Amino acid sequence: MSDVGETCHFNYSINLIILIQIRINEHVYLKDPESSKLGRSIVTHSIALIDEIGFEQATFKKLAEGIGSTEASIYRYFENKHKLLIYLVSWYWNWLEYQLMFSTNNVPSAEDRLKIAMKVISQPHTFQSDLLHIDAEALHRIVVGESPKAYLSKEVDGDNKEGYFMSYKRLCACIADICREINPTYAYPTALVSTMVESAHNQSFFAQHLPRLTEIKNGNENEVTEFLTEVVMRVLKN
Amino acid sequence: MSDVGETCHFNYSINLIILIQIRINEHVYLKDPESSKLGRSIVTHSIALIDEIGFEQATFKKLAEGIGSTEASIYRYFENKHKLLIYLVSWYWNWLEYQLMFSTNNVPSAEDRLKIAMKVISQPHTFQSDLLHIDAEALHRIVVGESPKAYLSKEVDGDNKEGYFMSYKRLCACIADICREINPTYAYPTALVSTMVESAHNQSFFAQHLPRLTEIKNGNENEVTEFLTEVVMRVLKN
DNA sequence: ACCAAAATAATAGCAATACTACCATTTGCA
DNA sequence: TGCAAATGGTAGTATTGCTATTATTTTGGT
Repeated sequence: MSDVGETCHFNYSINLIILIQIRINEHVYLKDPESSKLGRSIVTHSIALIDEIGFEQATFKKLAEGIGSTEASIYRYFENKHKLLIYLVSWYWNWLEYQLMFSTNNVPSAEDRLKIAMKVISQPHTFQSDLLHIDAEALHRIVVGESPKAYLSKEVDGDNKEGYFMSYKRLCACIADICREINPTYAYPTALVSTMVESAHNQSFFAQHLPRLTEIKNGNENEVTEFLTEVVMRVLKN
Repeated sequence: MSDVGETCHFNYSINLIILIQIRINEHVYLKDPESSKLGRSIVTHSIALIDEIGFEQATFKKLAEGIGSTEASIYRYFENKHKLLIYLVSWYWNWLEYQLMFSTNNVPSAEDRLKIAMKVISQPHTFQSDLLHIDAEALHRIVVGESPKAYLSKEVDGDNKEGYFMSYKRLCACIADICREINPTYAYPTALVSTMVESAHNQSFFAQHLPRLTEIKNGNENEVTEFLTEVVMRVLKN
């Protein structure tokens, strides 16, 4: 099998392969992990490792052992663990943005598009997601449990200047635009969307670990979607 | 000045001192920090330290240096840094609950009480807050920037079994009760409240560090309150 | 005021983490 | 074939997170 380089694959039952580039801000990595086998292996295995033992417990040493490589080699791709997390989370946001574009395409009603958006942010894996070397469900779990750590740090302003949170901002901006279509007079569309995106993760996490903080039942992601959709619709309705 | 022991003080202009106990689940600490001078010093200085350099950069060693004590002494009060964070955050939730009780007392309208609750969660320092050794504003900043780290860990289930998140749950339950009074048929009052509480922090953080994720302007906490109040009212209105 | 018990300080040490540096080997490709 | 880039292997350092031991101070009770 040849090396396809900087690509991600979506397979369809018909004989067609669509190649999608999921581009990450190049300052996040020292060397593009999509450009080599080791790089892709780092991404694949880091998702499995963080999903399994959590971000704080994960180290480049353990990751290197899992891959059969060395700490020093991983440091050639990512400056540190924090940058790796930012990379993974950015990848996730870009993937969601693609899913949103794809699944709202040719949907004329803004309300319908907003409903799709709420589903995309709360249960992305129900859309197409059989990617080559990225375990999308594990990545989703990581985002639910670890993504706030990407921006909740003292380096947030520097990281932001480097553009590390562009992917997140773009996704929120897309959905906020739909909100504006529905109600152009509402004053806080972006705040509403970022609240909904964070809530999608929180509610899913609470349902699993702190069930007294939500009525939503563990694993019932339809309920999360329903909750978010209802909130956003009521807020935007006049 | 005599040692007042396990107490917190609210001072009023009239000649009256009200003593309030802010009780934290006793498993969070090894030895009650309110029971000694050193303990209180640990709490006071840890708030200043975390506020200044952030939770990840803070260490017991740096804290000990700041106090003029030693790592080993701090370890007699808190098993580790994570437990200290849980202690501080729990203290904050208890304090908010007290503020909520106090400021909604004798307010007959549930809508009015909910509005007060939204203000309490988004700008707690506008209520009385001149405490003895706790810098409430710094603690609020810590909660905004670090509190999700208290539960976003692999130990969350164990910590929850120990009851470390009771304070948070109690506060949310109180506010959810007000929501049920306003609209007894709404299916997700607790989910709505936990979403609002987290959003209060997120929107404040975004306004300061990632302004493209919100319309709210940095420092304008009235806007956060307004945003939350509007959301919660529209969601609960029939 | 004095003694015993408790609390704290001082020091040391250890294993793990988060890197960095250096050099040897392999691989890709011109 | 040969050169450069990528990777592997090894080592080493500073810091972190924590424990243990002992010395000193503080305290509360008689």
